[in-house]
Amino acid sequence: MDKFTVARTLDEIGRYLALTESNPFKSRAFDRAARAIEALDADVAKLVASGEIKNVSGIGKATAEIVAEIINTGSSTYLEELRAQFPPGIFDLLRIPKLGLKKIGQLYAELGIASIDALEEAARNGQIAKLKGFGPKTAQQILGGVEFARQRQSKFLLPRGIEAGERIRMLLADIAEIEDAEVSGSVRRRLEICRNVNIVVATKKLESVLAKLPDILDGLEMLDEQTAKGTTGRDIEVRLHFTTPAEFGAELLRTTGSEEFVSAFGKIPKGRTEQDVFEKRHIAFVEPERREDASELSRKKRVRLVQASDLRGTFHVHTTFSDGRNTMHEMLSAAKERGYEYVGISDHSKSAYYAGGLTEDRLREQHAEITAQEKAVKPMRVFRGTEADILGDGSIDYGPDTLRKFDFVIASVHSQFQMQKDQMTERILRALDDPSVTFLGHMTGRRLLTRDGYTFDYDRVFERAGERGVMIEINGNPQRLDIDWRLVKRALDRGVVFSIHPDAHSISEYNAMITGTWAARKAGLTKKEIFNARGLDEVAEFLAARRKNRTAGL
DNA sequence: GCCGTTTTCGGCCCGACTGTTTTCAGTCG
Repeated sequence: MDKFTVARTLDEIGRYLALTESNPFKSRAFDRAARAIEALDADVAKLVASGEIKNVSGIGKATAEIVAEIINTGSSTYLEELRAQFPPGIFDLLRIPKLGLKKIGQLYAELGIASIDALEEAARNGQIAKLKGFGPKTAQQILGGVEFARQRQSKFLLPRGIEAGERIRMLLADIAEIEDAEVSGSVRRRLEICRNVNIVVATKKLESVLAKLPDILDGLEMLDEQTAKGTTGRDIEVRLHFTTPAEFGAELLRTTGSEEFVSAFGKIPKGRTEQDVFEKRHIAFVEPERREDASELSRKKRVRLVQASDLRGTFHVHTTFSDGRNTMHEMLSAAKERGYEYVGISDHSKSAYYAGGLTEDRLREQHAEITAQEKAVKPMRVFRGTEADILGDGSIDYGPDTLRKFDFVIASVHSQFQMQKDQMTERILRALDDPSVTFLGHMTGRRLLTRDGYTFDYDRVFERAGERGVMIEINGNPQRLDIDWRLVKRALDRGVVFSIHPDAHSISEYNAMITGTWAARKAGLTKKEIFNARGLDEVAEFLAARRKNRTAGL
């Protein structure tokens, strides 16, 4: 039983209490207890056994008993009781924007609504507009939200596509009559949002393969003689393209797309591998990520795009000092295990109250903790940083004296997203003028399938970032993948350097370095344009020089 | 529900925004 299982149970209790309880602090107490459990460096079961669990701040009498029960039995009777009061799936309603737990609780209590379909019905027939605290505008908003959630349902983020594609491919590979199978389509192109998973299947015995497919995909149907469609997991559409081994490469190229690329490629000759097909046409191989349009087809030589293994270290890592779920010790150890030469810790700054941003006092504690831990991870170097809020007026959170203490500063917008374009542009430009700023964090602010980024003049920002030597982050969080790879060329032309960061809030989120690298490849970046593809000495020297300049007030 | 003490109740991470209100509640970050 690991601490995260315990924390998840407490979180779920907290979520149910937010539906039922009029006192919001009771629900929040469970959230806080969950965070307290996550922040433990010690083994939860041992703390329970010794009774020390009650000494953990945020864990009281009631939560200590629940934690003990989870450790001893694997579940919580309190949670089971709460679950029994509501239909399963009631939390699906959270997918509707502007619907939170309070309103969902009210909708269920007064109208028995526990599904998106029921919600839509009640919004249409006027029941919702009549509820206290709701009204015609809210009802209208909900209908828009239902539409939004449904549209989104048929799309999914890249990691789900990769996972589903690889799983199906392995199952297909177990079928004796299948000679080869490979994922193609937008997943292979590493597009951040996908609509379906395409897989090319090479076989000489289509009939017997088709007979075995119902074990692998649900709702199977043939779109034509060479194409089957079905679903997997939570309604991910999968398309299988059947071909012969002799034409496998050609079919892989054709179904990888994009349409624009394939059309510009022209006649596709037969070929067992894609490489064969490119060679027959005397075209230099174009990486799948770079096939969104025809622009790469004219190159004389294959470009070696940046790879995850080129990255020597990373920045933008959170810990339990702010809103991370793993401790400093755990995050540093995990970075070292990944073979990094350096890691830059950057918890939130003091204005980010909602994310547990660090006051100056907490910052001192954090630096002391780094000092205590960094010896253990040698020779990996630990850089002291912050993800500082760009405040509404463009100033950087923390005063100059505090900012001087950091090896690096990631400046990010976390508030007032709906600012007018001109004002937002000035805000970000002013932040770039601050000599303490090293990186511009998640530049567009987009959350894929959730919200668009904020509005500002990208080119003016690129121009200024280039002038000031501020690097732009490629945030690898699959929900962000920000800066959008489509914008990278424009920044590159103005001399901007990029850095691939995980924005990790837990050990497992270091995996965002891989998604981030895909985004960098999609943008056509090579390792010479990536800051954290440089070795420790070079990076340390760069940061030290920048720090010296800013101390001198240059 | 948890915490702290100027202990056994009153506060609980803050601010912008929106729609519902006529003074506030819920959501979002």
